[in-house]
Amino acid sequence: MPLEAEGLVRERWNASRAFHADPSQPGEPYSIFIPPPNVTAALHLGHAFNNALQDLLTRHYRMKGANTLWLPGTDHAGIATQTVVEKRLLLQGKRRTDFTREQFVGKVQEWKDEYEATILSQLTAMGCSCDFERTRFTMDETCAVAVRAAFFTLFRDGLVYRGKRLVNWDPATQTALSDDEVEMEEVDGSFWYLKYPLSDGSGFVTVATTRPETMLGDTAVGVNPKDPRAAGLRGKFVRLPITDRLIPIVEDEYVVMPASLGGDPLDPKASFATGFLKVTPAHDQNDWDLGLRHSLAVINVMAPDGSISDRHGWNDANEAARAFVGLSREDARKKIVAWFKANNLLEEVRPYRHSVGHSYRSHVPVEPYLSDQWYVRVTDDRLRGSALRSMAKDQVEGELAPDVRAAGAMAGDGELRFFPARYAKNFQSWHENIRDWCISRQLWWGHQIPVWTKRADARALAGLLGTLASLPSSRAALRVARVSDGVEVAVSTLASAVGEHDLHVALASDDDAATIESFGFKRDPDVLDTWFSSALWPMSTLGWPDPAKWPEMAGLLDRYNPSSVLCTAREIITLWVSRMVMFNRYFLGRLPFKHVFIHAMIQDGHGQKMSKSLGNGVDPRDIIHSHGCDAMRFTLVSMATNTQDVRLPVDLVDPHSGETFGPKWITTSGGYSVADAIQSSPKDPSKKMVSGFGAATGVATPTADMPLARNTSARFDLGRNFANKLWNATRFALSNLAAAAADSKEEPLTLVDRWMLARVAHATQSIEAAIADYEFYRVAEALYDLIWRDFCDWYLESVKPTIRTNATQQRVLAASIDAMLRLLHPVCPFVTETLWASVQSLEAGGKNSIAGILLPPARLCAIAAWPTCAATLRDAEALAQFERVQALVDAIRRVRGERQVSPKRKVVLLASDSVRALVSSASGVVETLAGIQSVQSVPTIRPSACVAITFEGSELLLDGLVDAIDNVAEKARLSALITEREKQALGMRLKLSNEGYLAKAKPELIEETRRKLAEAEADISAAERAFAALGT
RNA sequence: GGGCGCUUAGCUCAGUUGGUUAGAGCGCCGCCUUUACACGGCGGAUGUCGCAGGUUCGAGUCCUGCAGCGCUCACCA
Repeated sequence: MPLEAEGLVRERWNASRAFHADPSQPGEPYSIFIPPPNVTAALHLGHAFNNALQDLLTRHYRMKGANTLWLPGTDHAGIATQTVVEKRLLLQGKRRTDFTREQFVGKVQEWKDEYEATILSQLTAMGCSCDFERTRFTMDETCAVAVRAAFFTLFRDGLVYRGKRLVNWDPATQTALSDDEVEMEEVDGSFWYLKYPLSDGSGFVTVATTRPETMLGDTAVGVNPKDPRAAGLRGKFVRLPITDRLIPIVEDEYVVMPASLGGDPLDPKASFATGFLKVTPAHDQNDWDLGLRHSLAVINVMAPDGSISDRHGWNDANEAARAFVGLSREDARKKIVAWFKANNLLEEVRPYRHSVGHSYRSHVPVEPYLSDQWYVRVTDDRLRGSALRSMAKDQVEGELAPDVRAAGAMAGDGELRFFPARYAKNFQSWHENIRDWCISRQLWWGHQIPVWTKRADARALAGLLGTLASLPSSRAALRVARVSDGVEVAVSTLASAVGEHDLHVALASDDDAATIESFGFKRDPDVLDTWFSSALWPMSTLGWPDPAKWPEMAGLLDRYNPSSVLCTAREIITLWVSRMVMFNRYFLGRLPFKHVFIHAMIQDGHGQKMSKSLGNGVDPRDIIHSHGCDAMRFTLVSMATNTQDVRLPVDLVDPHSGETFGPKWITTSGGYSVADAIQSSPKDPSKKMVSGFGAATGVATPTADMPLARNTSARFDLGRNFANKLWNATRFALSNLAAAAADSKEEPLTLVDRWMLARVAHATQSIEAAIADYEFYRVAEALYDLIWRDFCDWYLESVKPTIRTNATQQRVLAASIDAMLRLLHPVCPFVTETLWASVQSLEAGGKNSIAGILLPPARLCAIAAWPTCAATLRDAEALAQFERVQALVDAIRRVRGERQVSPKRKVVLLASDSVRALVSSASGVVETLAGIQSVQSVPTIRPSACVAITFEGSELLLDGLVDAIDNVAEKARLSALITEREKQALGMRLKLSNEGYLAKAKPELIEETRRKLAEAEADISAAERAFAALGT
């Protein structure tokens, strides 16, 4: 189908507003929120896959009569988008800080506008039946209002707090990174065993470390209380080398004992641990946690650029230690090791290979760095516990912890279900091990945190409280933290507190900002983690918290939240699914969706994830260009299996010649296989083009002479061929109906008619079951079998001689086409909608009316009713009988094929009574399909030029198949047949002589084996008779 | 290291609670330009189901171990 046709169809859909959700209309609500794509780049095939499945669901349930809403939109993707814009500015030699915040945000906004438009046009091109009138962006006013309300509520309820914690710090770009921006890389390092002297001179303890430079910030040495040496060291101190710092020995279960002293031999740490752990709370997450348990001092010995510094929390640096100040992390490590060696305190060095987090932006090792951040207390039962309680009972592994179970019941408990079920475990273990969520980001692009802070002496701040009291609690919420250690204190104790404190004021709206700022409060410059706004997506898009404020959103929130299903990929379970569940339940008291469907990932032909930075992602518009949208969608749906990820071998299309070719592959320094940046035209090597990798990495820039090459993949031929087949078959069928004889008669349904209707009913049921199970490849399979195999190969071919005169058959044909278009529509909306106009004329005249199948007329296929088939339509007898017909036709065709007999050549079939009865019951179908001129009984004297085959244990003869029998070839064919059947018979005889089988297998199964054996034996003897008849 | 998957025809993938001759599409081979479709029709060939054990009358399917691949969480003792 040409591309222009897709455009025409889209125009008809738009004109009818068929996809606009109206909550006041009847119907069970069926809603889906699109996982909003990042505005960092255009969509690739992974998105096309995700959206094809959502559209399939939406269109299916719309046709089933549901009141559907598929809400589209995009995500501002804070870090990612800011980064791409900064990179682009860098090409012009500019930095973010060369602009004001407003100017910079304006530049990001421009980028966002461009890519949002691209993404929405891609969704349209893919035929997505979204309600585009309700398109949202996570920084829209409606979303901003929701973010503000959610933050304020959480802050007021004590679920947001300011914390001094370790973050992933990139010392090169000097910004915090989220966990998913940290890449683990294998690094060859060492274990250094450092001797720390006890302060009483009674000896040493030895610690093992891979980061000796952090010892400058050590504030304790840990030992496991079960360690036999622990008792003797109790209360003792270590004199930390270089710094001379006196640090305690603390006992903590966390410390791993060496295997030699009773440590768990299965714990790899036990093999290289000494049992003594250097504790550096400011530079290691686990040490930080340990430090909290033992109230240890926190000494940060680094500057934000990663160099050793005594100006960021290190106050006791002596002269010896100062020798290291100013050194980079790397240099400090060398010098410290050298110092220990020179002082005879280096016990041992062992090589060690381990993973170290690196910044994906600068590729330097990430530093756990102490800083003040805002956190959501997701460990609170109101969030974490609530999420766990929402899980479907049968999907919970083991039992939920008693404290989680004990909490109060709530709507949606036990109703969240994962498809495939195994992903529930992922969700569960994430929540069981969850840590508080750091939500502040040192960025400019995003929702700015609505907290204003004033730092001052406690008493001075207490004096402000009276003034602030003029702001009602619905508009402002207060929290106080002690500056020295970041610990939060109650507002009421401020008056009696001493020292510097931070008074944080969260405002419900900016209306009070000026007031607050006049008191000297400053707004936090940081923005919220992108997932904070994403977590509110199913609410913010429908007008929460104040739907009355947006007239066009009236009724949406109550009708479409909870939504029906969330469709996404598995890496999103923790990042997004979890947070939506926690927030929706906390703010609205119900689930954001009932089902979570996790689909596979589309990888490139080398098994690599499609990624923007690698440039190995394929633009769906390229595939639409090469194969058409329906072809792309059908193929994607057929790839939606739920066991493994899908590999998609990718080719290039030469822009000079239009030819498809396999590109030249190279291996990047990171070990990835990608299409070389510049490729030569296969027709004319002097002509060049740029690959997606070249464009994405900036290695090559497309020009008029050297254009960007489109991608394609032969995998989509499946869908293209299928759509083409349907197109031709429908046109052929319609032309036959149009040419029907005026005196066509109503006749009883023939076997093949009954069979075709039964197949339609069967396919309808299979498709519904597959969709209910979210097993989409079964949908494609059922459609392929119905349309290509059943309808085209068997039905159409069977009715060719009779269709123009049999009025009943004409109605069966019309009903079949009508039903097939409806069934296929959710997968291939364009071709079905295009063909729909012709089908409508059949509906109008009742020319498709068949008892047992409901196909009410409709203006558009997109809003036509899903077929309803009565149970009587599933004619089991017709199915079984036609299967025999098919087997008979196959058997005759096979011998025709083997003998290479022209299809034009008609033969006479000589057969037993039962076979002749079968042929006659099929009303001419066997004759049509197998090229049979006439059917006769087997004469007592076998005609000389007959070819023999076996069928259901009897011998069939084909007369006139060949001019002369080739005895040698015939004997070879028959003996091959006998050998094959003998082999099968042997297996069955073996089975039936096995006493265990006879004693334990199901009786029906044994009976079946006996029947099959008898048939095989009958076939063998029939073949042997034929063999004998050939003489010598 | 923990968890979850995966390993089936040359390629990309199915294979429901163990059951008889393990499937599909592409590719390959032969025939057919038969009046819907060559993006087609008819026929055909191709599998020690990753490896090694075990349970069972019977294992691609269940169990154990091993190898390889992928994802994910953790990991700077």
